[in-house]
Amino acid sequence: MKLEPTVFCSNKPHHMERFLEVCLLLLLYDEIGYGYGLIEQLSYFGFAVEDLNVSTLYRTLRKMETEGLVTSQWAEGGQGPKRRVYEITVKGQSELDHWIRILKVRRARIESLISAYDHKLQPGGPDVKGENTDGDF
Amino acid sequence: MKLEPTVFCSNKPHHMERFLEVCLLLLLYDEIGYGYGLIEQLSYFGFAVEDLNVSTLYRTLRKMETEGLVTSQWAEGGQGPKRRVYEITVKGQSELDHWIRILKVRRARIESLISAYDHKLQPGGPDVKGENTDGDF
DNA sequence: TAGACTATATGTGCAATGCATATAGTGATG
DNA sequence: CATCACTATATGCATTGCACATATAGTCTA
Repeated sequence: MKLEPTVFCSNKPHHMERFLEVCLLLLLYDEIGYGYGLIEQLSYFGFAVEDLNVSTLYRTLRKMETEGLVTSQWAEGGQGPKRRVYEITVKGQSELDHWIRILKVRRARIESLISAYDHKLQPGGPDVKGENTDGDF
Repeated sequence: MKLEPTVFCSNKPHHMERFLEVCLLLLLYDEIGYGYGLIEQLSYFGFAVEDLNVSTLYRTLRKMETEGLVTSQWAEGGQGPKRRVYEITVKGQSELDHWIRILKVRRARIESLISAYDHKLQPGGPDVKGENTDGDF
């Protein structure tokens, strides 16, 4: 029942260290929220709902609380089970700022890579050979 | 002799799943190379030399070989110890193409996030609060 | 002969994540 | 009431990508 290991990058993991965490911080920066409800909002960042792993979401939120980035309390009222509602802290806001800077570096690196790929290592790269001008893609 | 490394991020891990691997595939797509020499070339993608972890590099290359993405052989001649020279395979090229596609999705997500941060959740997002218009950076 | 340098390799451990599963309250329906 | 579907939160297990530390060894120079 396993996927063929030759199927590189089937569809699943593709981690991106703490990216989910940063998304959550940003959402909570705007307004308080609870786990299940945040899932929908994550689509703003290009997440398909089926991409998201509920376990990871909750575990991430709990971890963020232990780190002091958010606080939580049980919300009464409404229908359905009680919700644990999260609120960002000052420390969480700093962390958000910090990670945005990191993500900008990350973006630059990805840009460099994609650019190099699309030009097959042309500008500023090592001695350009002119070979490999075949353009797949 | 290298391009200016644009890196200013703090110091630590900040993984990016398999990003190094994709960089290596792209470098080897251009021309064959060996471990130690690839380190310098990685600065083209925004890696500072001191960012790079030599262990990770070699382990990654070996892993890529067991996966059939590259082949290697010992190169004689020249001075210094022998070098294990790597060459990309057809499978490696497919893998590269595939990961580029993933990185483009990744780029889009990072763009969404940074954009939302800079605008504090304005376009298409939930109710905009208008607060926090301070622009660090 | 002794470093300094180049080059490759591995043991250990951690953190981020996916997958599977558990627990439990609410509302609707028969 | 009993049952079921749905919402909501939580946790055990395994995988994996990476860092850190360390090991091995050839070459060159003093």
